[in-house]
Amino acid sequence: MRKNAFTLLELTERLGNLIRSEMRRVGSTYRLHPVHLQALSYLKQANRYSNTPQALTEYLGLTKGTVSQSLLLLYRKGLVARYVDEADKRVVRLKLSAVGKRLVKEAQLAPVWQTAAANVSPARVKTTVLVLLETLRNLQAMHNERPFGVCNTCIHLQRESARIYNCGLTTDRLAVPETRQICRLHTPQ
Amino acid sequence: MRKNAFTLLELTERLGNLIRSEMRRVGSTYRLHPVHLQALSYLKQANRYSNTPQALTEYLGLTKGTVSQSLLLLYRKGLVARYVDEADKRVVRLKLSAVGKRLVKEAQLAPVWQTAAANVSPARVKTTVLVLLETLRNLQAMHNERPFGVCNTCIHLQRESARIYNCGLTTDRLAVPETRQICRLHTPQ
DNA sequence: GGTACTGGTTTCGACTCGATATGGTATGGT
DNA sequence: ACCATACCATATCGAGTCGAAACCAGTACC
Repeated sequence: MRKNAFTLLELTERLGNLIRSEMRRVGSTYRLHPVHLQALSYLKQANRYSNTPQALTEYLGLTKGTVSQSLLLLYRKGLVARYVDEADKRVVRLKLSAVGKRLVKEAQLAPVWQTAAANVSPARVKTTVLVLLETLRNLQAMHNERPFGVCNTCIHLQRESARIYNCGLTTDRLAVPETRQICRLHTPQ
Repeated sequence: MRKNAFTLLELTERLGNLIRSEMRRVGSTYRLHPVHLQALSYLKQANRYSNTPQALTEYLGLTKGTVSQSLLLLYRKGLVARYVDEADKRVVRLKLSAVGKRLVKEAQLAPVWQTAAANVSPARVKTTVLVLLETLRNLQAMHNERPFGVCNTCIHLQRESARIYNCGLTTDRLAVPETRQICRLHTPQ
């Protein structure tokens, strides 16, 4: 099935371009580029270990200099707040401002996709999700990249009690909402 | 299944970014950006109705000015040839040079994907391809974009005899290899 | 207390990208 | 034949991406 793997690549590339175009269209309203929307959307989901320029850089697959530039722009537009970490004064913590949060909500592409995939059976969508996920994980592993998943599906998450979770890696206590956020230390089960 | 449609979007976006990073990496050897590689790869597959700046513009979802710039760069690097159409002197025909063809072959990402998707069963890959294709077609239809498929799967293709095909839209005769190329006039069956 | 390391920023040059303007080239109507 | 209109492509401009490399804190190790 060499052929189909190739088709898969082409399709994903094509869909990726389409998403990009769409982002460009949506973002132009706010004078933002695709990468800015992606950064905002990431920051909305990032947990406390992952809300730094460094993590964002890894997530986007760009260089830190580039990301620093984009963050500066977002900061100047008042979409993100930045403050230095108390424990380690080298690291910068990023946080969406109220305006930033609102923008992320407004600029969502999801609705378009829902109608586009509306006529596909749930089972087939699920298969697709699983196949893409596996491919993604393999590709990331091949490049020594971090998987960037939610704590929910992480090997390090330990359930203390009904509403209390621990991260086995950092030994920090996690609140329930935090277990649904994206972590750069994520290790799939 | 609202949730899964959203996951599908996220995954595709993520894979798209990865492809982009990979293209950037591969392209940096030749001092080319992702968009250049995409243009070259498109031109390699484009049929006689689709080898123009206009068609490439639609394919990439950018503006004609932008594409004109990129084409200029590719021309200066000797990767594509350009000549005015005889019939309509407004249109420019594009063609990969020998160097361009070689570069496209060298700069392929396909091998990486084949290994990444190697452990997925063919049936599941096929389902994935079909689901993504349907989603892509829907999205394109929603934006009034052209589907850009190969003649093989086009409603206008007519089989004259064993080795002779016709395009019902342009009434041109098509050679067999041409029926495997990408056409901007493509209409899915 | 030096030395290596690390997270971020700055600077530079090449390039993307959209917006706008411009110049040829068809086409359709009168 | 002529003109208006539409169309294909290019040129120019400004904001911004992007990687590379230099740079600057703060931290860690010995």
